[in-house]
Amino acid sequence: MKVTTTEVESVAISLIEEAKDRFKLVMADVNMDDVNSLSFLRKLLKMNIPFILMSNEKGHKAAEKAVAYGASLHLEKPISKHDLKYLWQYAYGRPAKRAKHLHGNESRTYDPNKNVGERDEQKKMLNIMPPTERKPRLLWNEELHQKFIAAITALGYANARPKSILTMMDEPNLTQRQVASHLQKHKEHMKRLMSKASPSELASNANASTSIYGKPGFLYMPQGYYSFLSQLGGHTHKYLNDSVAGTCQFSYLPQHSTADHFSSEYHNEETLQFPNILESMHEKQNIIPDPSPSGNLVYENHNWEPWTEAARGVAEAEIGVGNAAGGVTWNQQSPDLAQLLKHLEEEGDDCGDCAKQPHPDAVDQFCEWLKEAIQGNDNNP
DNA sequence: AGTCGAATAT
DNA sequence: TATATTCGAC
Repeated sequence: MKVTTTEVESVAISLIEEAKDRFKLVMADVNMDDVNSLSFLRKLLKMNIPFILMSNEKGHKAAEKAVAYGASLHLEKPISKHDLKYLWQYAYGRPAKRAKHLHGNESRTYDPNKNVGERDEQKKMLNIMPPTERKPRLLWNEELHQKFIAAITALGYANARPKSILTMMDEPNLTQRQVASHLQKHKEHMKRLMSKASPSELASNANASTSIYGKPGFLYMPQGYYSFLSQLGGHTHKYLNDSVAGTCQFSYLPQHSTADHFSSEYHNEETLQFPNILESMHEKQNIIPDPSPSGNLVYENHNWEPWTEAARGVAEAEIGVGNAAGGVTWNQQSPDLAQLLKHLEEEGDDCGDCAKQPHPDAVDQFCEWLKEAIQGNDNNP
């Protein structure tokens, strides 16, 4: 079957007029409200060429409109391969009036999987609408995305590949292609995020953000890095926490990098001893200021990112204490933490706008508690 | 298998 | 308009 295409309706008409036998069927993507299109359709009718209309309009109303104009069939865009599979049938005298749109409740049934061997058999089916449930495009909802993030986090950004990601995600309905696409977009997204944050923002760092990452305490980092890590969502801590007690797998980026954060060039992973991570980070990348003189792991002063539900979740669930065996026991909440969280609950709730901050005392208190927790940790045989 | 970018969809 | 997903092509 040969296909001829043209963008221009008048060209289509003259092509058909030139060689009438050549064309069995016209497929037209037209605006059904367009007067010019209508005259085009009328000409097709006059020439007795069956035509199929394609449009963005959805539902039976569009289909009925198309049929009213004499179309054999109305296809809603996007048009799937499946839609096209049986379209040839319309090139053979299918009664135009019977057409309905593909999503309609056609009473007749048709099994596209059945092997319709004979041409005759097929011709009998000319009146039958192939059911065309087009797969809805994949929606990367939060859950799915988190799974994706979890996978690439576990694999390591630099060497996360679609195939392994897919395997790790264990989502039978996902295709490798979709994962690949998502990975690509995610990289681009990261790039966007970071180029927004740096270099000036990171350098001046007028609004330092904070977040809770690492194990078993807090990491404070400038805004751009927070943006980056926040992409990891609630799962960051999970994977960070998977490391051995007393160490922390941490990925960091050069200060002014606007490069692809997934490239190995910019992605460095190190296992750092806690609680020296701040120091190490400071030495290596100068992205984190000195710990405050008090020794608290506080990024002094500055505007605080609201304490989000996620951050609170981390604090509540994931602060842990290493044990002697090198394992980690989590979910050991101290009363102080509970108290602090309560405080935060009251003070920092409803952070709809970013102006809200946790009470400085609360932060200090929390850090104090953390310090104790860490030291206790170290002393624990 | 991965990646890119155009086309398409939201 | 901007971003997201799909898809053909390399």
